[in-house]
Amino acid sequence: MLTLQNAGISKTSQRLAVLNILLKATKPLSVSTIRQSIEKEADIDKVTVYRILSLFRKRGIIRKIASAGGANYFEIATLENPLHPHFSCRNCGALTCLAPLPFTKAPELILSKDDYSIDHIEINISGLCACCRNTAKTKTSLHQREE
Amino acid sequence: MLTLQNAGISKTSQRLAVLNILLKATKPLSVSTIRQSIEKEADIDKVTVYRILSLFRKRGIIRKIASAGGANYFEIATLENPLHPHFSCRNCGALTCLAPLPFTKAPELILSKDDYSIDHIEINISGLCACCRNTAKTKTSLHQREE
DNA sequence: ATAATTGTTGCAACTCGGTTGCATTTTTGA
DNA sequence: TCAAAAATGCAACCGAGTTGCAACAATTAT
Ligand SMILES: [Mn+2]
Ligand SMILES: [Mn+2]
Ligand SMILES: [Zn+2]
Ligand SMILES: [Zn+2]
Repeated sequence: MLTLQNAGISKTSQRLAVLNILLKATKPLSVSTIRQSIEKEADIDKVTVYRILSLFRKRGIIRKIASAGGANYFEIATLENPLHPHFSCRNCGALTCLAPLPFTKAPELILSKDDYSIDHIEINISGLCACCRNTAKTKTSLHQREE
Repeated sequence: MLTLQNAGISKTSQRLAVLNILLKATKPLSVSTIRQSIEKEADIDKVTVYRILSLFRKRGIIRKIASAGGANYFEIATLENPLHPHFSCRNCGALTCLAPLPFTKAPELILSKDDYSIDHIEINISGLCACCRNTAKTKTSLHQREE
């Protein structure tokens, strides 16, 4: 089970709050989303959130997902939640998790020589989520996205 | 051959400059890099560069590559330069192109049902480039990167 | 040729994600 | 209990990217 303790991170209320939000999430979260899902009275400064996420990443308990739209997203990284591709909807911007693929084969596929040492592979897919595709068929979609 | 003309884009000195820079490049370029590789006297406003890149993308002659470090990168998208993974060095931040993979198989692999319609697949790999790995062995590397 | 229209650029101001420095608070531990 | 170390918050800042508008250039119509 993933706790601050067995990740070797000293326990503070802010770190606990951020960890619990990430544990509950079913998709990667941005910093602003993380902060919004914290009670008003327990508000955490954005700098603190960045520092906590940076620490979590150093300890290997979360990973960062890059997105074309500026912000980065974060999700729990455990054995039960291995690295996997993500789907980014062109219309509403929603970022969802896809089923894990055998990334373990990717290094051999990609590395012909000794040119790179790989420590992270990220696959991001974009298009239309089912929801947006359906609404697009009927009306012109509710929530647009540029990109 | 890729020109503004046969891409259906009216010719201006600014668009020509940006296109030529992208055509010469051997790796994806950021907006700031593009602007820096323009002669001082022919300087192009950053807004104009963004508008040009957006237009090029709409015409399908360039593609955008997301990176974890904030900025987006751009490269020519032609039949001779099909979609491919990129390598991002954890140490120096260099972004290089890797050999194309059979992405065409990916949609079937990823989409079990009818949940998404895919129009772009991006694979980003990060680690250490050969250069940085070697220098890291001897000295502590010259140019560091956080991330 | 001239005027009206349209397309393109540049400037200023702004938003947003993320970082840095420093003072203040909290925790640790001798 | 008291000092050192760690963690938080605040303010100020930076860089990427966007928006509105005025100036300018290229077309098109009169
Ligand atoms: Mn995920
Ligand atoms: Mn490339
Ligand atoms: Zn959607
Ligand atoms: Zn490197």
